[in-house]
Amino acid sequence: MPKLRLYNSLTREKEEFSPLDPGHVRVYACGPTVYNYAHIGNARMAVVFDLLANVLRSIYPKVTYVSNITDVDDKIMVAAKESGEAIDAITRKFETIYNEDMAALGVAKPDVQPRATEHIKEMIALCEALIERGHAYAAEGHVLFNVPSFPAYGGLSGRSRDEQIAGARVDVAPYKKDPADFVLWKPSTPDQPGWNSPWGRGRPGWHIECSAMAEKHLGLPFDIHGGGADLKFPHHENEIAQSCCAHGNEKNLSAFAKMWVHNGFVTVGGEKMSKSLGNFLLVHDLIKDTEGEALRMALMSAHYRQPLDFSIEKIHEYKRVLDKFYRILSDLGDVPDVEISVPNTVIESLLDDLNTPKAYAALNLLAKEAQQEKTPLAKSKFLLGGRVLGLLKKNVSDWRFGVVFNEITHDEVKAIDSLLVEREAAKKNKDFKRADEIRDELKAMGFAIEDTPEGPKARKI
RNA sequence: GGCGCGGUGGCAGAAUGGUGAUGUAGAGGACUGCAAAUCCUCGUAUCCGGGUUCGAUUCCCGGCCGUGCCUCCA
Repeated sequence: MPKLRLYNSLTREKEEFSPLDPGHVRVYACGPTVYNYAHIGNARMAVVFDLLANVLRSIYPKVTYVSNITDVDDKIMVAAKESGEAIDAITRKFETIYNEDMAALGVAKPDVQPRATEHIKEMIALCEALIERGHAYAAEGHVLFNVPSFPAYGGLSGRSRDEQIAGARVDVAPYKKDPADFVLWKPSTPDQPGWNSPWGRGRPGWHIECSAMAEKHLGLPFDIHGGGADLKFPHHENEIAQSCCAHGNEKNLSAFAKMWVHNGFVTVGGEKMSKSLGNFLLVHDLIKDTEGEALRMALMSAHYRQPLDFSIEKIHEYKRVLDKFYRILSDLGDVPDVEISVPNTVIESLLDDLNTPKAYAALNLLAKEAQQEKTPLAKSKFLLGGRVLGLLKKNVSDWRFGVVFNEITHDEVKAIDSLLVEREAAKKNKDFKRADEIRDELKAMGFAIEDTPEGPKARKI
């Protein structure tokens, strides 16, 4: 049985993954807050954990992958106020768009995609358990986690409580017993979304939702918890504090999740994407102009823990690669598939801490073999190697070749068609001068002609 | 200031204590009326200085540079 090796943020080491229950691997990854379109940083997280789930499924009989939707959050309230839309209209809308956009990237929907608002009861129960055990207290309608009650706090991010306080740049609320204490539950004004609780009408703090949803859908402890690197502190640190302390596991940070996996950031021009820099790129926009698979391939082109510097050119580069791959598959249209498992060179690369660049190298070799050998085995190895990466999932006939393909107007299609017909006639009469003129004319219009076995084709350049 | 990550060919990006993948871009050639695609060939790539070693891009120490977290954030 092949083994997966994964870098565990909690131990800061690459470890051999061994499931708590080999018959059922359980994974949780923090999903998006749905108040806007997903940017490519959100997409990187979704792609990385989709890939992890794929890899786990290729070696274990059952995998449950849970990734939540955060549909209660102050940012959503702000968005609702600005747009005048109802909160649940916004969250449902962007949840749907998120799932559509991720589907375009070949991301399968998680096995469970719980909504925070549907787990309020569980969150309240967690708060009560924490209060009972002396790890939390109620104050002025809030429930706060008392950080000094948990000496192991900070083990994930490698940050002592003192360091955290020293670096704090926010004013400490007067009702906090300790400056490091964080909110589990907070009161809502009548115009804010809220639920009845033992502490009055209120809403959850950010961190408690993932503790509640992970526990409910996976049970504790579970195998792998993941998310973006920026969630390590405070979000994941606080999840650990809540979930360990609620069940009397104050000494064992692994009592919540055994392994922690964090993906690196997407940068643009070498800097982290941020709204203030205006360098946010939305998946929704990018997939208008290219195949989502090209974006997926670009997002996997660096190791998941490294920063990924993104650019439009990078999408184009991987679009060209995928064009080549699909062209090979097109040439092998008549070659039947055979039933095999994922080729070793690819899966072994992925089992080594999801080394996607290494897997790409392996896939390129398989592509070359498929192209040259044209055998069912070579074709299937290539195809399956791509599939485990979430690539080569489309029918060749549906693949849109070319780097950019904005919508072409009806008039353009007619003009191009007549020029192509004229050029075919000119070629037949050996009037290559006229044929070349037509090539230049189309080039001036922004199209390149490719003569293929099926006849000439125009491609937007 | 505290903690962390990284610096490999034009670009992207693996790996490794001893021939430095792969992709993309570029150059030359084959093929094609021309293109495209495909095939062949090519490129003085491991930030700097010390140390350990028979041997360091890899391990250690010190620099320099870049970047991230410490506040909402994938």
